[in-house]
Amino acid sequence: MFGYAGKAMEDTETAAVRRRNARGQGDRLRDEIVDTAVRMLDELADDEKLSLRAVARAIPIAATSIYLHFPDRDALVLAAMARCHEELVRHGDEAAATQPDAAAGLRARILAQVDWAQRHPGLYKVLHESGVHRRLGMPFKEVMVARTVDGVQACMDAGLAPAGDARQAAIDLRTAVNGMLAQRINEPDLPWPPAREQLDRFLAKLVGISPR
Amino acid sequence: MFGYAGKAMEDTETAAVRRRNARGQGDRLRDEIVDTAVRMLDELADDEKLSLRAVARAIPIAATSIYLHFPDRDALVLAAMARCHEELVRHGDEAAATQPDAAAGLRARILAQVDWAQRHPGLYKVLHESGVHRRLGMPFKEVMVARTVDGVQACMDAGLAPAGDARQAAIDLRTAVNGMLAQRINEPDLPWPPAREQLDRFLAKLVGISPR
DNA sequence: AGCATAGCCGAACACCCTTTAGGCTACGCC
DNA sequence: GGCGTAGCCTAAAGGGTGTTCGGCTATGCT
Repeated sequence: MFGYAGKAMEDTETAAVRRRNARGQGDRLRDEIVDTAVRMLDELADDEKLSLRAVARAIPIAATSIYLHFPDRDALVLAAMARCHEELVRHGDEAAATQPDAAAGLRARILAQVDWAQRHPGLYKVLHESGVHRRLGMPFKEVMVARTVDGVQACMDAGLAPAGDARQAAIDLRTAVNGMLAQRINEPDLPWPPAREQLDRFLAKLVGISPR
Repeated sequence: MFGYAGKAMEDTETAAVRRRNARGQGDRLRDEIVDTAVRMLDELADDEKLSLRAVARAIPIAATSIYLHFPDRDALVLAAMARCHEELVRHGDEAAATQPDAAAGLRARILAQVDWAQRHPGLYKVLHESGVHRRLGMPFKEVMVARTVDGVQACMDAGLAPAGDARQAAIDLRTAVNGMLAQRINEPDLPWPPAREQLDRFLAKLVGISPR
């Protein structure tokens, strides 16, 4: 009756006026949906709390329009997490690339990850602790492990860490780092030691890399 | 109309016939509610998924009867977690008490915790990662930290670990152990190293306790 | 036997959600 | 200018939930 772009505007969310995308540009809405889902998941810190209606309200579109791009809610969450993880890995790669040697590179990569997690605690939780994670798995996460193993191996090859089982050392390191992040995110009010110092202890004691 | 203990029996849950508790025994229902909540939380692995109606169905009682003992849902979840934590600490104390020295005691305490967590992954998640945890906090959890610090300090005092900052070593250890448990629980299908061996590495490298 | 009261219940209010089915509209090629 | 179809919508089915309110019933003291 009233055309198209009038819509609701009865939201607390920042809701720009929406116009239908041009022909052939239908996938732009898909991106917008994923973007919004990522933002909301970071705030909600729980995939089960993300409702399609809320995502739709924030854009704003009709909730059912999401089904034009995703078969169900889980698929949207998974797409959002894939995008996040991609960004997370990229950040790590960039940080590692600027460093002079393998040890500094490994440290920088992990610091980048720590930094990202502390700036996006909600996304970190969804990425590691969510129900979707348990139900469907997130295969794309293996990349992160591989990068760490490679980093540790490179340190050993360069004589910056004592030779040994690189995979085991890498997993122990990741375990400790994950614990570190999880604790800080889940119990933010407790007096945790400075992140950098704790990380350096882990690098030194678990992998054998001396600081500096 | 039909008296009292007839009720539903239309549940999949094991639902014994319920009789109203005698006068003065009204608190027995409270225990039963907490018990049921604990069981369900272990399966659900998420406090937000615990519904009062579901708890009530499983007992079975009317959902509203829960409000006779708890002001709201959060209070029930918190009571359930307090009970769990108490049991967890007690297990650790018992395990530690049977050991000959401080180092074996510390190891046994943590192993008991690891064991409990692996047998009750859902409860572990609620205890460490839940929304209630973030909203209300769980002050009773400090006991666990104190026990670990004491254990590490005892090792140092007995010359079983190199003297140093016991609190820092204890926190690093707990961080790594938490990471260990979280990873195994959240990604059970990945090929994690044997728990005991990984724990012994953490004890050796982070605290300085040599195995055996 | 009477009856106050501890112990519990049913219905209802006011929300929230996912997903299905079918339909309108404006874009852009012809 | 016409019109097929991409792009998005409304309506509704069918389910959840926490919490409040008023009320029933068996108990056990008197």
